[in-house]
Amino acid sequence: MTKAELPEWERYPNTGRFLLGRRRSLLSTAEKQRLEALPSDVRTLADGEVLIRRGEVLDCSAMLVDGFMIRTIWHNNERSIVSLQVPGDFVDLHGYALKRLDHDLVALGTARVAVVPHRKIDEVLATDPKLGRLLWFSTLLDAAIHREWICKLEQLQAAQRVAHIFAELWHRLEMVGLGEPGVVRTPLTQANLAEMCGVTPIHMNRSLGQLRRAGIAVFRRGSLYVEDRARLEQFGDFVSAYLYGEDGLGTLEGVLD
Amino acid sequence: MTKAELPEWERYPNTGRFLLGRRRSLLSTAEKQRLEALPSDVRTLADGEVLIRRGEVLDCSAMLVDGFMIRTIWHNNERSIVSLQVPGDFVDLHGYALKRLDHDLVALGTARVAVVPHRKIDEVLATDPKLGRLLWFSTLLDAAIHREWICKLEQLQAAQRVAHIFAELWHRLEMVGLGEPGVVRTPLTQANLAEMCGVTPIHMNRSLGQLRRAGIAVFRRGSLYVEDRARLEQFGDFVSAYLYGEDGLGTLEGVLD
DNA sequence: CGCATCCTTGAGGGCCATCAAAATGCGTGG
DNA sequence: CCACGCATTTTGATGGCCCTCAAGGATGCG
Repeated sequence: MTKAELPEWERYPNTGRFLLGRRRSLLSTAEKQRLEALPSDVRTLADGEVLIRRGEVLDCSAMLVDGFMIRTIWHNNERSIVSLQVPGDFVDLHGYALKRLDHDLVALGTARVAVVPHRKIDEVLATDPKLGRLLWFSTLLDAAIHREWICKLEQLQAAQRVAHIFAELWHRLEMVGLGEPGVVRTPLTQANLAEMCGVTPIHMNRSLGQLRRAGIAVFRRGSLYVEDRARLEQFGDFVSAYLYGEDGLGTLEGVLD
Repeated sequence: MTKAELPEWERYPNTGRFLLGRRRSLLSTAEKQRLEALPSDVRTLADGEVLIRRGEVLDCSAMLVDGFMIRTIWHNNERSIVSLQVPGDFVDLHGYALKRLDHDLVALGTARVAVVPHRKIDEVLATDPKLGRLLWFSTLLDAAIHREWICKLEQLQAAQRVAHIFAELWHRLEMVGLGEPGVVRTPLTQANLAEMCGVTPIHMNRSLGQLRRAGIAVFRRGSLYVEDRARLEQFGDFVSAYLYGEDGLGTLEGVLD
């Protein structure tokens, strides 16, 4: 196998999944190499380890290389999960422009992150506006996903909400080259799903039972099994356009320079 | 009154409220003048007029000068309001990096926007990284507000949700110099509030009645009257840090260059 | 003064929270 | 290999929040 045929994540071990399935194809080899050279360090996080705590002043950001992370917000001693991150996500690039985050960033299961000093991002912005704009783009993807979650929380009930989350997660994993047919493996617990859907773990359990009995999806110990994907997506009212994949709303033809 | 004492929105009629109460104080006079010169056009929108429709390819973005706008997402013929914008918000700057929006941008009441061609933003990024970073920052404010809404939708019930929205709106209007003591005037209807809180208009009506009977807030025909602001904020579990105001989480001391 | 929009109120039922308890699977140490 | 502790998952019963259907009242505009 020649080097040109290697998948991106083998050619670029730290950053190869960044924007994969979205606009990564717009990057030149030189730009990919430049990205790959940004991290000063790779860290391994244990399950539940907090990478960034709300309010901390930041001088670096981290790209998620392997595993999963969540963004959490605490209110009244109750934790909410407001976002789920997958490999290739520049998880706290928000912190570059914001300087402090309004939420915590927590590892879900073991995770590996590549740490990029903000100083190096300064250099990118000053010398390569196109790459800078793609970094900006990547943070706005999070915002788009947030908006979709708001819409789903406003419109759907628990079983549909979790179906939507399953469909989204599957789609995002596929985008970055981590999709398997019929199954999604995660470190998620039913309690985590409850925190994402804004219901109690007890009710999440019943909602998952409903999906199971309806033959839509089976979730067991972090693994999701789906026979009829279209049915899952229909039940969860999932339309992938908001993920700005190469196939959807954010098609590339003539849109970007 | 000398020119130096004029409020920002009189010195800079189009962009004077941009980042006001947040990081506007970091801008030099030259940079403010440069911002003020960006718009190529000012448009007036009628109530309900759609400025940007989901999926349209964009070559310009708009700053909200006067009035209110909402971001809406449609699913299954049902509309959700996922965001509320106030004067000074660069409402669809997201469209600069995303090229298309995943949602509609709609005027709530009569609104005025200043239209900025993306070509001019390109120039800013290429020549003034600091200003570029502040533009980036402003889009991430929206993401932070989205996250807070997600958390509130997950944790609170209707009366508290709407109290939170009232508290946030009041705080944001104050930041940009539009606060009045004890009252907030908007073109919002109870149906709009229902769309933001993910409940039916009927239940929103009852929730507002609950706030009224509890002496927390009176909402009548778009106007909000509050006697005890601390009580409103406590009831809605509102903590302003996520708005990155000069007083909160995003304090400026030594954080930015 | 008619009309459209917005607001208000009532009754019945479904989704989900809470309290309580038990079963299952997994890692650890005996 | 089994015993044990622990997190996770499962199940039942009761009550509250919110939806739906239905109807009526208020406000502002032409």
